Amino acid sequence: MERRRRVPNPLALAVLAWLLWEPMHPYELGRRLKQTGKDRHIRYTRSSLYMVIEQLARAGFVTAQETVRDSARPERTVYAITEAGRHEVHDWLRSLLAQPREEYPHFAVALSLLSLLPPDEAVEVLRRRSAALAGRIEETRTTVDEARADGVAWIFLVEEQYSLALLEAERRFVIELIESLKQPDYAKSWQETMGGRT
Amino acid sequence: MERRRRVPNPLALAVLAWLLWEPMHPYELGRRLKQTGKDRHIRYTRSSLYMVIEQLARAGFVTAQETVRDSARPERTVYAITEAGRHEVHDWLRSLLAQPREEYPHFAVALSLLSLLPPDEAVEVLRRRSAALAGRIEETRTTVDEARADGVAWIFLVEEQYSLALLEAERRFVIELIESLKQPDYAKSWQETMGGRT
DNA sequence: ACTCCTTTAGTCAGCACTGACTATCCAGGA
DNA sequence: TCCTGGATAGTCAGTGCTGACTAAAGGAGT
Repeated sequence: MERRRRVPNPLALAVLAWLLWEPMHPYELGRRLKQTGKDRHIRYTRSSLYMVIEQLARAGFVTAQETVRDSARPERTVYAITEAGRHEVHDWLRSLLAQPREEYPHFAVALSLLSLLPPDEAVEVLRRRSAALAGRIEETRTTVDEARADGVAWIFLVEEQYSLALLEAERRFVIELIESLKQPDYAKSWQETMGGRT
Repeated sequence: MERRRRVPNPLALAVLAWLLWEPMHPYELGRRLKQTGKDRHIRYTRSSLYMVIEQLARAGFVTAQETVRDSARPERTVYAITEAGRHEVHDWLRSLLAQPREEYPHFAVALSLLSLLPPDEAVEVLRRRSAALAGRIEETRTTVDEARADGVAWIFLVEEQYSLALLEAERRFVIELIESLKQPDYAKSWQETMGGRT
């Protein structure tokens, strides 16, 4: 049904989207990703950027346009999106939006092993998480507010709003979980089953 | 602060946790991961399992105990956790629980490019997502209910409860987003800014 | 004129990960 | 007795990704 992407790295999607706008050289692409803060939702390093662009070129989604050597500096190759690339952006975007992909958050793995920790230790670390989450929520909220104050339209902040929603849901979950762990029956049953371990 | 893990793959944590219980050979580990359904929150394939165990051995977190050739069958190497491995499980688990790690959900990337799609198309694909999310929520809920009915304690279902919380939060977000996209002013401003594209 | 730091720009070796493949045993049907 | 399919168990080539490195230019301070 969903055929594999030739270049599955999400960074590739961002690159293609920028090239939709105008041809650019890799470094410029990286700069824009950073400047617009879109790199917060993508695993981005300069080396993977170059790798991904190479893969996109191999797949025929972009083509090297010209190699400029503008007054010294290492030569920079300008890339342009192709027709196939345009199609790929739209198709990929639609499919990403329509179908929830299996995600593997680190926290879920940790939760599945929560029973290894003594109840009071579990409560302690989860309290720290809750505080950290509060910090992130605060942070995200202020970046959104500042952008809005600068006149940025809501549609360009929708991904921040999304992570905000997730962070808040997680925080509620953690707080509830802490309460459950504090119940004396949990401590008792943990003693009984895990009492003699390591 | 947080030093890099020698074997950062979360699958390694699950492996170590099972070996905490008793020594095992790789295939057995895989079987248990599948049987207990813990593989739903970890990217698991048999080949990566073998790779990860090799890495764990190199890092000194597990040791090959014996190579059994139990009446034919390819020989199976039984691995046991070491003292360093025990320490690693606890340390890693605590840090995963206490500090929210930067996650990069695919959906966030897609959302950051939502403005590329015409409003009605965006609404259409998001409706499909919402339906798919409802399906997943239903699914997760029934697996939890069935497990509870089988007498599984809540602490062993906490990770399912977590993904449930996230799925529900995402669903609420998507429904709200659809409403925003349906506002006529959005369609109008989209026309103005993106009218003449591709 | 010299040194030092930052920015710009890109490369690369080494390891991690995955899909595809190999090979054996056993149960059951024809 | 032979054949087939599924379960068991593991290997490997090819590609992807990351951290660490290179290198030149520009500017600031002395």
